[in-house]
Amino acid sequence: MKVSREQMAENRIRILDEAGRLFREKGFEAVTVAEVMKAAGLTHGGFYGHFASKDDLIAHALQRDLKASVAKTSDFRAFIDGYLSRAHRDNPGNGCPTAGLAAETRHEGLSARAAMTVGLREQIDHVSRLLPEGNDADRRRRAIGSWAAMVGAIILARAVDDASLSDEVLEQTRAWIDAGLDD
Amino acid sequence: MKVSREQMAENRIRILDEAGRLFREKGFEAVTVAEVMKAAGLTHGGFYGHFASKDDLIAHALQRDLKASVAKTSDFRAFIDGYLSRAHRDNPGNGCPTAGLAAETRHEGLSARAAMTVGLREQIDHVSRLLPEGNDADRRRRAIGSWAAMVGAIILARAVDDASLSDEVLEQTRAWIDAGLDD
DNA sequence: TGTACATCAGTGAACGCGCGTTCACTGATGTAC
DNA sequence: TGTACATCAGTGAACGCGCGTTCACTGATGTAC
Repeated sequence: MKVSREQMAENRIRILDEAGRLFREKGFEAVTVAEVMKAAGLTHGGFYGHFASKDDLIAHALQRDLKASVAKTSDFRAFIDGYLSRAHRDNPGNGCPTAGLAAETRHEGLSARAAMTVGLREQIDHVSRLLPEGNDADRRRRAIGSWAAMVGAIILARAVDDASLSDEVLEQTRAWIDAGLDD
Repeated sequence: MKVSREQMAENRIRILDEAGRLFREKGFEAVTVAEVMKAAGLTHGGFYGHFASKDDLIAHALQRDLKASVAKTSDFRAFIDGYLSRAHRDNPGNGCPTAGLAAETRHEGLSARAAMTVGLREQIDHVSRLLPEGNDADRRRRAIGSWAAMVGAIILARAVDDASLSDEVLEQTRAWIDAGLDD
């Protein structure tokens, strides 16, 4: 059942989108190739016509998701509020791939790590640009520090099974970053 | 080949120690029961005399490691410097279980998540106590914010394959936390 | 424009491997007397 | 204190399952004429 070239390109993108969502939800290892293909409306056998291996899929999906995630907001405070929200914490599948996958990327192949490196660099640059005041070095320091705190807070808030502790981590980290911006 | 009661207790502790080290190095899923038992100098068949399942081992090892990791330092600045060091980044097996495993804990069973909850609460309390100034609410906010930033920074620094970017994340996060403490 | 045919995206059964787990067995421990 | 025996921690082969990957096949696409 051959398929048109446009259809095939669409299929590839759907595979990448579903893979990205599933990876963020469940982690790289817990998601199977068959599961990704099923989510994309295909059968598992066709997978290797699109990607060389599961590792290859991981690298491409991560690259795509990281690029798409470099914040859509242009207001830093709104960005923080959305990032450190319960909605973001509770929906990793639609959320930031760095928060969902950076820790696991350490155990993945070279190309996945390379994608994460590019993604982090772009994210830092983007946050720097959002920051209103200060010289370049100052803005870069605050971009890196606040980004580390945001990613760490979401990871901690998701790891914990006590709702009030989890909420507190989000709220207090937001307050701490806010305070740190006017130093 | 039965073994004395003391020997068995020692074996259990050795299994937990090796499991903790391997989990922090490679993640929960990449470590096999057989690998843990071999590292502890035993064969895999005996594992189920000590633990009900791999999940059970994960929960117990995490609990033990988190308790042991609640900082040995009593000086906050020395604690930050050691935590955000290259040595810590490059030796996850001897490092902080929160930085190594918090993100994966989200995908683990109830008892592992419960252990992480207790561990996070104790870590926040401990960092609060280390902080020199301010009222309780203030110290708690700074403890949570700086802890999120430290954990996030180590995770990002480990995820990236560019040494200078990785170093920069550690250094700038340290500078950002230092600045945030005197606000 | 229409037709014949080569291409090749997708299908689904099958393979091989590794892992968590089980189990019959071994032999040192530790207890009853 | 010494002996006989029940206990049970540890061994290593085996099981079953799921996963990544392969492959012979199908039938729509798209090209050559």
